[in-house]
Amino acid sequence: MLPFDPIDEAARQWGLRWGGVPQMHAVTSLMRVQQLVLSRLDAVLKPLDLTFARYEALVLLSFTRRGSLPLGKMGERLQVHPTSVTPIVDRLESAGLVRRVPHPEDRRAVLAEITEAGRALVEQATADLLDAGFGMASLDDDQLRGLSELLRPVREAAGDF
Amino acid sequence: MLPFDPIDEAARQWGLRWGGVPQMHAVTSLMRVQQLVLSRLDAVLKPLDLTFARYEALVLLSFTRRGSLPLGKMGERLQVHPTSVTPIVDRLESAGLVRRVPHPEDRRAVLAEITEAGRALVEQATADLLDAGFGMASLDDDQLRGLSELLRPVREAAGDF
DNA sequence: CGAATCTCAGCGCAACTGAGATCG
DNA sequence: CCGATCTCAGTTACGCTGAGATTC
Repeated sequence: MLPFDPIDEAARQWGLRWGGVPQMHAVTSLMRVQQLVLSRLDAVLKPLDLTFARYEALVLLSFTRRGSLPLGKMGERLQVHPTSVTPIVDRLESAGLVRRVPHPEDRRAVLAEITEAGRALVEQATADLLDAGFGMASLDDDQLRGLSELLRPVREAAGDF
Repeated sequence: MLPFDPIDEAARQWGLRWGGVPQMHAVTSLMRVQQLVLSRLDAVLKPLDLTFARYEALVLLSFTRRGSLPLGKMGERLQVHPTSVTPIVDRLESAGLVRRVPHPEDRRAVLAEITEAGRALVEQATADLLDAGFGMASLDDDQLRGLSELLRPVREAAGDF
């Protein structure tokens, strides 16, 4: 543990030479907190043999009416590259949490369908994540909502919606 | 581009089954924005054959009095795993941006020292990043400061300082 | 002797390109 | 024939564990 806030110290030195101190401080904080939160979430999910990425895929399937989606749609909704969906579904399938079924109308497409074991595990994982405050227990609900609202224009500017 | 905000939509469905909607929304937003900003920064730095991680290492060295640090200290300050520093310095060294020199007092340690080419490139890279608003041009300075302050307690709780 | 410092080998995970097979 | 869908092979990159060599 460092005897000072490393980002404050970096921002101080930054300001002696360059502009954009608020940008630099915010970006550095964003990177660091994402790293901290993700490693916390992965640690919570590790006993269940899940990563956060695989957990997100399970949640997505559990939210659909039929419990299934074509792999391409999963990539869109999870905002990951289409070729990255295949290994994610591979891992979930080998753990018995999803199964691949042929698309009833489009014979090119493959559906990933969540199994009963998958539904049970997503409940357990969610309970564990909520217990851990999603790694953000140091903020109250108002602060979390404020954070979401501050981040929204950045997503919007990138064309997310 | 999706016809709705995918995080708002996920949060809506989440709330029908589970609690912790502000946590879920904030964490998902955090992950997405970090991904967007990092890929934007890497795109700006790509013409200079830098990644953001290597850029950060150069900045760190340029801020020291002698322009050099032991690799272990670099890992501490950059908050990366000690074994990850070696390949970062390798890449910078092969590009002529830093050189390895023996520590004058501690023969176990190796110093990474920024070269003149490294100092010139860090100025160019910083100018390019500032031109790009550090990927956060959609927020004004007050909002950026607000973001940094909201993220600070999360870093603090993780024991960063 | 234990502890610190760096390097390396190896593993896992993730993203991407390019290609191919299948099908609408 | 074109385009969409999925899979696979190969590349690149990064982060970690574990081990070893050197030195304090």
